[in-house]
Amino acid sequence: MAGSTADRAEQSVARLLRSREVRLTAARRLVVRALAEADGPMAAADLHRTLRRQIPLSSLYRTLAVLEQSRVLTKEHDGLGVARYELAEWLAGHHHHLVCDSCGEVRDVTVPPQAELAFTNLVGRIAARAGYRATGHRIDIEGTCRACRES
Amino acid sequence: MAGSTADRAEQSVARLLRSREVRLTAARRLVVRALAEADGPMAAADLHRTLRRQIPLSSLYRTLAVLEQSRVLTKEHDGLGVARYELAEWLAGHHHHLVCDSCGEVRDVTVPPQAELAFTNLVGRIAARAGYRATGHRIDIEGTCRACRES
DNA sequence: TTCCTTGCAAACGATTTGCATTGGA
DNA sequence: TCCAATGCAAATCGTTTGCAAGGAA
Repeated sequence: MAGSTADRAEQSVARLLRSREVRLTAARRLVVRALAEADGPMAAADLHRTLRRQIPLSSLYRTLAVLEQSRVLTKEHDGLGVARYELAEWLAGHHHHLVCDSCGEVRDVTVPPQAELAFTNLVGRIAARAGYRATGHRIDIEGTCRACRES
Repeated sequence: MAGSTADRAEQSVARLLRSREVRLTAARRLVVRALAEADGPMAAADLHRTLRRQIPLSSLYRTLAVLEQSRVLTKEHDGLGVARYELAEWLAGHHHHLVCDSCGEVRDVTVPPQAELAFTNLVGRIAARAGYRATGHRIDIEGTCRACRES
């Protein structure tokens, strides 16, 4: 049973980093595993807490920067402008985000291939009309999560 | 000829603020007009420059906060985490963003009603599957703008 | 040795806030 | 008059960086 999500992500990352001659240090491994187990993007502070302060914040930021440059993860910003990190698409799969407009929680959501195809087509056409060539898209679905609706 | 985009936005905002008993000061008017004439969201620093430093940054931020709370404008964050402001949907119309992955420029794009409807339906269905009730969506189209493609 | 990585503390930059002053209804 | 709005300077906070120490190849 060496097949957890985190294990698989770690192995893929190990291969990539080796090919790029970037070391897979303990801190980098921990971050990759934590993100692989998360169900949405995490802020540096979240990771710091999750990893029980083993890694000082400054080192954590450097770790995140290295992993981002190595295309292991991507960075975005939440509603308050705080950076959040998640595994890159090639590791986590293409997905979008559900953002609760009450509590701000961000959760990953995978879209059925058929719907994804529809999105891609629409987006490509809209970009073309504006003189762009679309290379990707990001969709945030704003709504109220069940927990907030019930409270 | 009292019908420029900025004029119309200013009048709508004037009405809203009056009804909320929020004053439409000179600074607030200038910010609304500048955003009405922009073709994408602007950072505080952009506005500061555009308005020729008439408004000190701290006052500008306070102005932006008031206008945001009054639902005149909305705030988001660019790729570097810097806040950018734009007129709220009820003023600017529902639209999405083209983000140039080379120069980072953000441009508004309006989507034909038929495509917008398709988006809304897809998004609603995806949210429902995840136990959310969708109240809106935000779509960023990543691509390369013509200028960057030609250089 | 020779790089790369680490940890601490200090620096940074965008944004916010305290406070005294100004200005509009 | 009186409260909201302003401007300046100082504070905040997430994030980055300089530098000296530690580690792996």
